[in-house]
Amino acid sequence: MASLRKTNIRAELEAHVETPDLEEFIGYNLKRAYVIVQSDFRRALGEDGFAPRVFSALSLVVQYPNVTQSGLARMLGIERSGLVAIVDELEGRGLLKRTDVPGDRRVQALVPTTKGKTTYAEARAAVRAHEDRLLSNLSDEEKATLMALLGKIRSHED
Amino acid sequence: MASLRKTNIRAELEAHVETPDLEEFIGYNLKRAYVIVQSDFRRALGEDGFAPRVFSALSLVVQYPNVTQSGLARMLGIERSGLVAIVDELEGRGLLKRTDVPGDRRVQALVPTTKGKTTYAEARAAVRAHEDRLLSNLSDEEKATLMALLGKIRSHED
DNA sequence: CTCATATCGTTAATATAGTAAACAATATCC
DNA sequence: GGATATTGTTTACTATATTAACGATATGAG
Repeated sequence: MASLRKTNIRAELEAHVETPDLEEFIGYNLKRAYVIVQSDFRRALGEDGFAPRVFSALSLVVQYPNVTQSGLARMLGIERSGLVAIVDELEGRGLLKRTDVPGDRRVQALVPTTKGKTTYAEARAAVRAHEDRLLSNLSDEEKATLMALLGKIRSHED
Repeated sequence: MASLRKTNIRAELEAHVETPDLEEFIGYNLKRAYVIVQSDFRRALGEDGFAPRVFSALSLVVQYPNVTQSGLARMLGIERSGLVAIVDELEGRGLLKRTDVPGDRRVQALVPTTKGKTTYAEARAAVRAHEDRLLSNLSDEEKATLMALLGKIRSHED
């Protein structure tokens, strides 16, 4: 049994619980796993890379050109007020532009620039590489199973 | 195919991507699933209930009485500076006390009070009920599989 | 024994992620 | 035409976390 800390005899003596309750909660395991994947994502994409949520937004804009901010917020499951800063960043980096939509002057459609599309393709490759490396101890079948089970949880969305 | 919004013909016309890239990333699915479980946890435990991290800390203090704050932070995978507020809250609610440890005057061991132990038992039951209800569309076997797969990701901890 | 080094709990400063509420402009419904 | 709803935005706030520093204390090397 590994010690928590080499010199801490007191803690050592108390550490007699077979399996802590915490480890049996899905929520706790989900969070711990998420923290690992998220921090590896950031490490892999580097200083001037994308934060996960910015990458996600860019991904959807590239795949759904002319999506509106409200629509994008809905897809991402966040408030539209929270999306403003994300779109600001992407527009500031020249990866998309806000464009007027004829027929509804409240709306501004989000359109990826050429640079946005190529940058996204590169970032996507980097994210795939990060996941392939980090999750190399899972087989393809295990990954598929994990996705399916997470999908069952996600069925509660909306 | 469900529409994103009943009147948004423009978005409708563009929404032709079979499977968005995002949905194929484990990290994204992990995050979306985590958000659902977390927010249901909070809803289930109510206004004056515990935040997930406070519940986790209490759980470990009850199961590892006399754990130190540094030790607890290590178990939770957070900085010890971040643990201070959590322990303050639990102590303020009378669920644990900081106690001097003879032999090392730097350390204060965390000991659950009687109220802390009973409150934890109730909270644990509430959390189990929340997970049972939220995850009722997963079989026991599926839950076990999910735990095992999350455990493989968690093997990268430390 | 003493001195360098490490650890403990804590505070303060900062960063990030997210919500809620309000707003003006515009669109839709009856 | 007038009530109602939606869009993008700003502002204020909350929660969660990290880093760096601190004084107090403990440990290890010589």
